[in-house]
Amino acid sequence: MKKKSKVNIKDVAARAKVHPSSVSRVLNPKTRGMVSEEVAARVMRIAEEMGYSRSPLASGLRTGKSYTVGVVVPDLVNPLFPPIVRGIERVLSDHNYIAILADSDNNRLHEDAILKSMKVRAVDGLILATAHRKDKIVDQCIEEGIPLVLVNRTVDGRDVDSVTTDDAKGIQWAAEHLLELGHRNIAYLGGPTDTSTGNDRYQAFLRMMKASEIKSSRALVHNAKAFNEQAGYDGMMHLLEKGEAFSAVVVANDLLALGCLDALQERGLECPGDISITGFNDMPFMDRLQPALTTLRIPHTQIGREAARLLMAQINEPGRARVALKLDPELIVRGSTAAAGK
Amino acid sequence: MKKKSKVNIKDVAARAKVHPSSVSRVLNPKTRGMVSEEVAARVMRIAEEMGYSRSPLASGLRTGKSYTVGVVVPDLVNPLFPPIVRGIERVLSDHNYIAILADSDNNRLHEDAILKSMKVRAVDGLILATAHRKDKIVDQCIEEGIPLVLVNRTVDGRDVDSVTTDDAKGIQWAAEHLLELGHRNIAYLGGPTDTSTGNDRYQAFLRMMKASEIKSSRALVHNAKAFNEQAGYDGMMHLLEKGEAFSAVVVANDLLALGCLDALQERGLECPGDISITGFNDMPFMDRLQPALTTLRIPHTQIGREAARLLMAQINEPGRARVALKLDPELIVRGSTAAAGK
DNA sequence: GTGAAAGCGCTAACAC
DNA sequence: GTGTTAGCGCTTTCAC
Repeated sequence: MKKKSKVNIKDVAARAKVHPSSVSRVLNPKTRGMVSEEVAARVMRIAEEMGYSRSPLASGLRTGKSYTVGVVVPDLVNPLFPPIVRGIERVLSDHNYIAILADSDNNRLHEDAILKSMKVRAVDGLILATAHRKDKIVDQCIEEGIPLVLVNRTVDGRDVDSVTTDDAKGIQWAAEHLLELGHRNIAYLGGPTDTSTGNDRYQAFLRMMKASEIKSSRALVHNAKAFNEQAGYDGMMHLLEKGEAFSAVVVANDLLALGCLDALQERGLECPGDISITGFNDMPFMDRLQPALTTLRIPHTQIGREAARLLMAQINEPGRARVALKLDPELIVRGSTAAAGK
Repeated sequence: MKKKSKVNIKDVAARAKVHPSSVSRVLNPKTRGMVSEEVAARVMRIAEEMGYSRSPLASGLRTGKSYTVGVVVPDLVNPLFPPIVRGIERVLSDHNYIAILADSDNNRLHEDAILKSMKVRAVDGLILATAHRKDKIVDQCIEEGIPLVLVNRTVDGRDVDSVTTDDAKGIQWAAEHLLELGHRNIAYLGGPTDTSTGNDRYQAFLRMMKASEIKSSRALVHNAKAFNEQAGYDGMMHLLEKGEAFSAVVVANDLLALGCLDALQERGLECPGDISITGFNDMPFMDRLQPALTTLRIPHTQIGREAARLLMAQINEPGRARVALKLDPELIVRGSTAAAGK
């Protein structure tokens, strides 16, 4: 127990026989140039020797920065988010930033409270995975000039950094895969259209209906109220009750797809024998289902990494233009899709 | 855009016509008694009206507290941890604390770096899910007096707060379940014994071998090198190669169990027809496998909540005795276990 | 019970 | 290029 982290900038200054402000200048890359090479070298060596490390609290209080980034996810238990968070965290730690994590539980009130708490703690930026297409929280951050990056979902018509999967491509590839297997009567089960993921996937499917040989009618296009298993079950039941024949369903999310499988089983229908199903996300263990799920793998970790990079860039280059990054998913073909039977 | 969070303690003091220090006293529950009721009421009202909220950075700089807790997990992508983190986060936010999350990627070097970063940021306490039975990081925290709570795993012979599953009970219940199904030749596939989870489950199985009608030999007890699918596959192959007959395996972890299932399939053995399998953790979708996995459900969220509560208690009541909380798992019987056949 | 003054550790504006 | 000075927002002695 020799060197408690008690050593501060004054101690270093005293040992190096310079003023604390010189130490400060040396230790900040942006001001190091103001100081003679000789002093810089000495101070760095001594700081190292003494095991000095700057107090982010104190420096933050002075500069208004906290070297802290808020990360808000709607539901950490959804396997979609942990790898994203992990990617974010990796890149942040490379920049000596840390992530404050909050889970909004898909609840706007929680989101408000979280945002307040983040602001009070002077986070230097925010990464939100909770955005809706119209989103007050996002608007508020933009107005107040808080650096912001959206992940997974984005908002409508706002100039904001975002990193998402190319949802349209994903849906297109799923539909094309089914077409290649000979399916023509293809239904669509989507998610909430107040999220960009729900809406973009929905619009993509509608475009496919116009542009391809898909024969099914709008009656077989249905958007569920949530991205979960219950909504998937309900949605599939809804489609089955239309009475219009279909041999495949493009489903906008794996959890929805799981619900679909439950519904099929309950109705005594086989997948893929009677109906082929595609999902979206490639959650863990989807390869171990019976049948294994054909789905779109999204580059979770990369989404997180890119988001953190964009945020760092935004913080360090104030005038920087916003970018909406769309990363390609990958179609993973498994047992839940098969050639159109009859 | 009227009230940016710019309003500080001075502003409130001015409007309330008192000195900033009085405002400080009012706003801190522990010093509120020093102030007249009248002033207290007025200050609180005005602070509320002005939308004042204390800057944790500034107050932290003064008091040495940061209202921040570090949470370190070995792998956020392992479905075990997100619900724990979520439980932690919930309770912390009730106490106006926030969680700084870090993922050590099962890597000691990362852990060191993370610990350093946490200390520099003056976290008021740490919740670690990464502990090994002998753990330098844990020792270090204890020596330096950093409030600490271990989750999921604990350490050997140190007086430290911890919240774990009652691993021994879990293994006992799994074994008893198999015994009731008529199995007598029961193998055990465990995990790394340098973790308390690996060791406690292993010891529990050894006790069961002595105390029950289990007939198999020590040759059928094997500990894998890691808690993952590959290790499970290797471990099962190892057991099968012993040449000693068994009709069931108690497996110490779901991921290991998945690997076991792969090995069985490769060898043309059926589960549960030829060999019954039990897991541990009840990860998401384990009910959807073929066969669905009989396993022990862990009270993840509760583990997280209790850990956060213990940490808050430790921070607020310095002399408090340490407690090692063990929560019961729940045996979930599914298709991977069946009556002993032959 | 309340105000005054000092200072947590650091940085930025200003001198020299 | 370096030292001086002031102060970020808050809490905590210490007076009165």
